[in-house]
Amino acid sequence: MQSRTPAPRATGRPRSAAADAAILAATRAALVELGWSRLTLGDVATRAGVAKTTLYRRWAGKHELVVDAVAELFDELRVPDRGSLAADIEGVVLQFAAILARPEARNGLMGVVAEAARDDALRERIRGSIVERQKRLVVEGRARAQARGELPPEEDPRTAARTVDLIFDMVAGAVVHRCLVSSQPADADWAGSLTRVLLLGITGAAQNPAGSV
Amino acid sequence: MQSRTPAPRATGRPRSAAADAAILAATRAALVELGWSRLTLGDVATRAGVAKTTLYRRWAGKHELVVDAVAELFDELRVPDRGSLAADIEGVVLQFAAILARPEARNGLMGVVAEAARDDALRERIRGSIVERQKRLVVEGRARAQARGELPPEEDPRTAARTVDLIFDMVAGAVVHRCLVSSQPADADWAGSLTRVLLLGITGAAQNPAGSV
DNA sequence: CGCTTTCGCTACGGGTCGTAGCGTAACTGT
DNA sequence: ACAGTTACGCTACGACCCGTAGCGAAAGCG
Repeated sequence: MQSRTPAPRATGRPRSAAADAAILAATRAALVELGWSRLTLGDVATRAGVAKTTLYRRWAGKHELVVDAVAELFDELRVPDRGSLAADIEGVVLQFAAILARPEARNGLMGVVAEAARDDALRERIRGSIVERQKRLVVEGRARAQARGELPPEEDPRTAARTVDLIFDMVAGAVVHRCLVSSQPADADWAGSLTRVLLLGITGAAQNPAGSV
Repeated sequence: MQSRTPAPRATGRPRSAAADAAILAATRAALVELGWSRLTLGDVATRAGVAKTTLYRRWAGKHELVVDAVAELFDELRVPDRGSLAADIEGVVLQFAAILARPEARNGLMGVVAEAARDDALRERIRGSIVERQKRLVVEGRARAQARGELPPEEDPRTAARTVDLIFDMVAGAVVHRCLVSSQPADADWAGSLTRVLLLGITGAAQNPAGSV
């Protein structure tokens, strides 16, 4: 999750953990004020009260820094057990929407995703520190729904994995598209409508498995 | 759709239309090779065989130029009348996925969306030249389904508009998220699964309108 | 107290930005 | 044919940011 943890040796002066936190916070502040393209590492260093060289010793460049800074915003994501699959979906959607309502997330996330289209290592970093953490919510919610009997217990592991991937892309994609492209609020009404369509689609497809879903 | 069409006066030397096409094509080529952040206007001008100053006379900056260059990729989007709502949805999904499979679209689209989070004018430009054109596909497909009797004819115009917005964000969001974040192919199998869930959700919600969907 | 690593600071070459200035090219109206 | 108007190509420029190197000082450890 951190820069790269270069096998911390027992000797020598240790790296300042406070500097890491200050740099990531300064990065988010700069994202709010300047956006992605105008954000500069020299400015981040000044905001954090840190020399520019220190920043380059910990992160390879702008991309990796912003990924780590944005990833911390998703730490608060939890799966709320509200008793029903519908309530759980709606809760996750609203949590995700609340994060995307913050300007530092809006400005930073798309920027790193744009660069990840050409950078395999960056894409893997995003997957590990942001995407996989989100996908686990879908896995957990699905497991709980199966325990409640709202969904059939388990299928072929391969089709189950594809179903999780599909639901994840639908939920996360819809929220991101709503917030960042359509630029309209993902409020409770909208989350309810999304949940209704999604739930009918999932349970209906599960009850009528004429194919793989 | 063009730069800004500054009220073309009848006098003086006219702007070269060939230069516009060359610049936009060069922009797409640069997006493929360099990605979003490494793309430079000087490089685009050289590729297009055009002076850098000419480029600045037509576009205010990198953002607007890339929006216009990417927007042309969506010109080919059509609604295929395949006889059923399911087939129409699947066709649109596959068309959209085909565009997002091109590297110039992958590299450019997220970059401009990231900047649009802070730039109202840019966001409006994207909406007019890209997003609205996509949303019309949803409107058309819905109208055809209503004509076939697959969907109830018409509701309150306000809830109808919200339904269109929701479906649009779900479809476009899922395809974008699948291609650019999960970075997995949106092939026929995946499109079929997405269509199945979506269709069940839409028709089910329409038949059981306990709320607004 | 030596050893090691980090830190802050300064300085640097290289690249991009966006603009200004100038002479030339293209097209229009009389 | 000629003057008027606009677009074009080219060069040059200051400003900014990048990423790195070198230095002395600070902060840990044995």
